[in-house]
Amino acid sequence: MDTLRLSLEKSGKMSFSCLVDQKNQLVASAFGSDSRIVARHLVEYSTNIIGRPPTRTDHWLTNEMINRFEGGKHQQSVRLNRDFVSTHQGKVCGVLEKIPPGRVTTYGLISHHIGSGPRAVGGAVGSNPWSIFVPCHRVVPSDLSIGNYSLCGTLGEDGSVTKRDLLMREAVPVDENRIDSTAVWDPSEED
DNA sequence: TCGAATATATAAC
DNA sequence: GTTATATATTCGA
Repeated sequence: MDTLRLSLEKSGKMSFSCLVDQKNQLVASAFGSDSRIVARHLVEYSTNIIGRPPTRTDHWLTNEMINRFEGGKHQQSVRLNRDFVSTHQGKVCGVLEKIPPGRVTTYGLISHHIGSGPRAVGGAVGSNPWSIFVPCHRVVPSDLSIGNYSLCGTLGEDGSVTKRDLLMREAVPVDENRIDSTAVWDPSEED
């Protein structure tokens, strides 16, 4: 595996970063309020999977990431490098990619669909490498509260706020931190 | 509200 | 290699 490339860019209060391979496939992405933490997170990820840190460049994927974060229309199609996720993680992410914008599903519904358990699904969703591009913010607990969202591997209140913002921005009906049940999408009832 | 049950992943022997 | 521990959970009592 060749050395990976890291692109880092700031937009508003957030910093966004993409880890890209030689074929312009997205290996991982991350974002957060502290650009230093964002970059370090992906440098460590690169070191973990291929044994060395990435080189710094600019890349259009980061602009696409910012565009999607802000709720814009998808401008470019993005190819993912799935070589570094487990089969379980791959299955879960495959479901996440099918959740329509403006809808949500739950850890339990996904687990039922793929024959797993809700807790295992939570683990897979939480370690989704492709932040923003694979919409893991559309997965919520079965009580339809907002639930958790990890920013660069750490959970917290700001993560949940970010998750709620992302959902509201794509017109998910949410009222007092509770999602309307009309927005729930069941992967097992997909056409 | 609380505790057991559940499927993976990772750390610890 | 095998066993313990930790999870972005869920459901029933």
